[in-house]
Amino acid sequence: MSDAHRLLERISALFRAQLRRVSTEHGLKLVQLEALVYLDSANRYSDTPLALAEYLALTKGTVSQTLKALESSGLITKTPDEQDRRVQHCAVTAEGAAIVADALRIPADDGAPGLESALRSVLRSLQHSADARTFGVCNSCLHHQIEGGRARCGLTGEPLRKADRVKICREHEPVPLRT
Amino acid sequence: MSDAHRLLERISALFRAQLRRVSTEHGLKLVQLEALVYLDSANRYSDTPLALAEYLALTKGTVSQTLKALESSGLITKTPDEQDRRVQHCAVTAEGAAIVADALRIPADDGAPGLESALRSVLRSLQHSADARTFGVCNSCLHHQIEGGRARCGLTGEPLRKADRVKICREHEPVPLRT
DNA sequence: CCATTAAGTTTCGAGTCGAAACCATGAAGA
DNA sequence: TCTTCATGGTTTCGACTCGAAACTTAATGG
Repeated sequence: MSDAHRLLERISALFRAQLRRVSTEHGLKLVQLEALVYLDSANRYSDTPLALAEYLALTKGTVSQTLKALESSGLITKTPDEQDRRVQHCAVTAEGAAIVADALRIPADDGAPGLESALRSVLRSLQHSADARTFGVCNSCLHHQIEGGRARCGLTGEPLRKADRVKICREHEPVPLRT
Repeated sequence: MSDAHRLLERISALFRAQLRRVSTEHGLKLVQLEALVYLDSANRYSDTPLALAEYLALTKGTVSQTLKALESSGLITKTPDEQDRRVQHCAVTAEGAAIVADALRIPADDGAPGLESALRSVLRSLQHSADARTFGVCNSCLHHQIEGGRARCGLTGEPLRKADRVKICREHEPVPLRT
């Protein structure tokens, strides 16, 4: 029964070992690469230092330093929010995106047909089991609403562009599983 | 197509966030906990500093320090190998094992019936796609042989106890997938 | 307004990280 | 056997990460 967690640990470790290799190739720290990958697929509610801190389970102080390093390397840019001047939106630059693409290129999605669906079901279970934030995409969110062909977030009330709906959101609330 | 890697990244991040929480609870660094988890399920060919370095994709120098810290905290013990006096076997103490158990307790393997098999198939694909070491268990290894009811490692020629066969081995070579 | 809360930054000390030098022990050849 | 080389680990060093806590600035709410 703790078998699932052992498996998870092994999968996680394998993947992370690869991430670590890529990060050192590009002269980055592992955390910096992870931050880059996250920001590259975070929607506008979730591209802030605090959201990243929650995602990585780090303190905001630590994240602040990591982002400072990434910014001075020209891999991200920070722009303050229009409504709330306290929050900073972090965007990945073209150079940063190139590194992300390199990190996520899968060496063999050849011999693995069922891999993606297997991964999806793993992720779904995990999101329901984790006590912490789920960080899912809008499409799988309880707050996601469609009215007359237009997508809307029921939490903020704002309309969602197509690009935002497939990105990670920190406010994500998983739809309850039917049993 | 890089979708699989994004999924993997998310799964990995979710799991790691939990590991990080547990590690800080116990006053450990993330890497220290990861090392502990690995050593707890590594067979006698694989419980050495070098094997751990390969598993985590870290340098042996770095790992040496991490292990020193763990040893002085009383979470592992190091004993030199009988045959080759250069290698050190690292064993997790009872206190260390307790932390591992805590880290791996899954908060809800309730609502997830297919989780384990899904994880297993993910791991299998990963092991075949990774260019690096696979770190599988003997049971799934090319070198694993059974002769007259007795298990043997075809690489070292040595007999395998039951306990060793379900542990992680650094010499693991995945059985080729039939297509 | 003033107090409170919230998002980020800064500072500091402990620890991680990789690179490189180093120390053993084992193996292979002359 | 005496070298020489390879291998498993440790040590040292400088750069960076980490969490905790103090701090800055901006929003919120009597």
